[in-house]
Amino acid sequence: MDSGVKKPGVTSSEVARRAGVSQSAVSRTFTPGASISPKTRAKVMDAAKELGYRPNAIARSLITNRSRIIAVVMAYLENLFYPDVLEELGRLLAKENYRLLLFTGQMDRDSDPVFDQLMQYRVDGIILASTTLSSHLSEECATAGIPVVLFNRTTERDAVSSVTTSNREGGRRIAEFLLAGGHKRFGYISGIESSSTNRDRFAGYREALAAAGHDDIVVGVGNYNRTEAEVAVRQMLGRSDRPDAIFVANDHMAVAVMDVARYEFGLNIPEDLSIVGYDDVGPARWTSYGITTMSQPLKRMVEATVGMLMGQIASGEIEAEHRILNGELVVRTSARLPKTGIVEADGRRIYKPSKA
Amino acid sequence: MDSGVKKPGVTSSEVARRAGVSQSAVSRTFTPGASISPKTRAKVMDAAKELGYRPNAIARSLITNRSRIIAVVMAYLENLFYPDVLEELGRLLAKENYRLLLFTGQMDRDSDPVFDQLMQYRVDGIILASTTLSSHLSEECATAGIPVVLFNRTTERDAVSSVTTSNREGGRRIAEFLLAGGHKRFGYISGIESSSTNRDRFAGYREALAAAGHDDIVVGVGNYNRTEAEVAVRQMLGRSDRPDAIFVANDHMAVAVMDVARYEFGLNIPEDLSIVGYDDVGPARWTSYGITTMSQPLKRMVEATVGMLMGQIASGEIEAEHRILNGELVVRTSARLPKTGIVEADGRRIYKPSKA
DNA sequence: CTGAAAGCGCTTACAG
DNA sequence: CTGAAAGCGCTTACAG
Repeated sequence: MDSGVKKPGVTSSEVARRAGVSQSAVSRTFTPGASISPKTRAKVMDAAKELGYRPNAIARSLITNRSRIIAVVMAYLENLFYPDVLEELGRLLAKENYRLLLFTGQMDRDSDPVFDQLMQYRVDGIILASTTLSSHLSEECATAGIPVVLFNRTTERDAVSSVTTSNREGGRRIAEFLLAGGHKRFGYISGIESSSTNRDRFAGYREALAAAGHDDIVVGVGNYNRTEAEVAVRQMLGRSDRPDAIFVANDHMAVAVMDVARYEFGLNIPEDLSIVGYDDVGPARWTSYGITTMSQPLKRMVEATVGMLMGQIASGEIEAEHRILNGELVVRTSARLPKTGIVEADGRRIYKPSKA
Repeated sequence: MDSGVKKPGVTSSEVARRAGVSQSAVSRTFTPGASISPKTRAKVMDAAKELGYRPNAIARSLITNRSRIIAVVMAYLENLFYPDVLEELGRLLAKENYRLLLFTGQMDRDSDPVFDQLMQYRVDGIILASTTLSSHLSEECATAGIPVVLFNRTTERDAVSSVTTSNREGGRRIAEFLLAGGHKRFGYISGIESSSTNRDRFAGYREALAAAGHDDIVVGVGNYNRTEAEVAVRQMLGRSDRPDAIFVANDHMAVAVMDVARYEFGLNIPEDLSIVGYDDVGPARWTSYGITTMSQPLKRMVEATVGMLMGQIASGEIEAEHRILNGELVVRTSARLPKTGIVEADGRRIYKPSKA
């Protein structure tokens, strides 16, 4: 079945023969920093060009014990936040001369097949950018001596490095914003309830509302999924005491929520109902939605992720590190505004109440 | 700098020693179809489990001359069509026991760095799913004996395999639909003008309109880019003789076009202006947009792509093959309807005029 | 079915 | 600076 006729590919020995030098010399020519005279180097380069030689990265990996491959595990790409992350990761990893091996799709249970692949390919590092992956997996990798960084999530035990934004602070900020906007009754459409992002965002939201005397948040479960968010908000808006402000755990769901509110319930946003999201993803900026949302500084998050990974690979130290960045509450048109606290920054409107 | 302390990893020799068999026996245990007795196999498996052994895929690749890695080159992921494709590709490739090496970001000029990487990693196949990549590149790969499949595009010279939908037919269908809907003046927001998809979609559109006596299509260049599409449509709608129907070369731009028409020009869609897109991407289904659009059968396209690649890898034959699938004109709310020809299928409304 | 051995295409001490 | 040689962890004829 596997009778492929892939061309063998030119080897360093063939180049050596052609150039009249040793195979070692060819290798050194293509090893940055190796000691090689300009003259030999030139001879090798000529021969290599003639033959169309390119070093075999597979063979190199075998001997250096470094694949220069980073595995990125991303359960789903439907939420545009993740493709954006992926693109930026690709860019930065390429700059560091690393390749990106992508694992996508739902990994059931402890997803051993994926883990197996990671291990078999001897990837130099792993980025876990999805909320549905078992934290078991990440610790296993760390045990195997492979640097792992969690992107946009943490595990309970803090044993694995992570890059997140201050989700709790974000939830709190959103609550304060809605309170300042004079809202009376508060709803929450959750993400996946066990995820750290969801837990923290909700915790902050609830705390700040409780501090203002609001203990009766109406909660619906959206699981970071459009369809489930639609079902949840349908139920929420069908109540006689429906909220006049809903914090939706991410923009991806907020878009669906807005469509249901407008087109199924005939509500005006933000007059009848205020919506606040999270992420500041592409569609949040589209005029039809104009979602007021907590931004996540994607570029800086990716930068931190790649930086941490590179650091751990270089040093061999796999000590868990947790980087927490700050977002901004970007104010658009999906929520009623407070009287004060809106400032202009970088061409965006930000909610930044001056602390007394 | 690179003083990594990545753990060496268990080797087959270590497992062999532990199991009291030869290293060959260990290898055979992990090679499906190799001749090995159940007893030896069991001994090896036990030892492997104890030591946490996993075959080194890098070493295996070196000797088999197959990496089981497929490179996917995708210039940008902003258009949700591509993340969807990526996810499906990941799924199918995993099923075939292949890994996905992702190359993203703009490749300038002839993007030799990327090409270099592809060659260095000895990927078994390449999927080119982006319109901005040089066709030069793809032919170079084919020359090197690596199967290449173009996804959603073709090259002029047909030298490289491709999977597309019948874009010309699609453009024609859209024109017929708009004509049947009684539109009088036609616009077109193009994609990247040199791309095969754009050329074909526009050609079909223009042909069918011309056949009905409309030779004066108003054209704006959108380059498959939201911002450019916005600029283009702004100019188009500012004309005194603005169109009452616009075919936008993909949904990604159509969304932006609709927002401009509605919120900058105060137009009602579809009463004042009909919009038709292409792809049937997620946002086209969102209630705020409800874009009438030519669908591209993503799953079948990906299936065909992976199938062709697998076939070429297995046979070693790299003969260019061109698979052209058919889409449907999915009718939603962004365009005025013809009196006849709308049928229900799979829960969607389709435009399917009965040929006389 | 099994083991000893060659070899995949490189990198990297080692000796000169 | 250079070359001969060992070795990375496997697969796969080959002989038994």
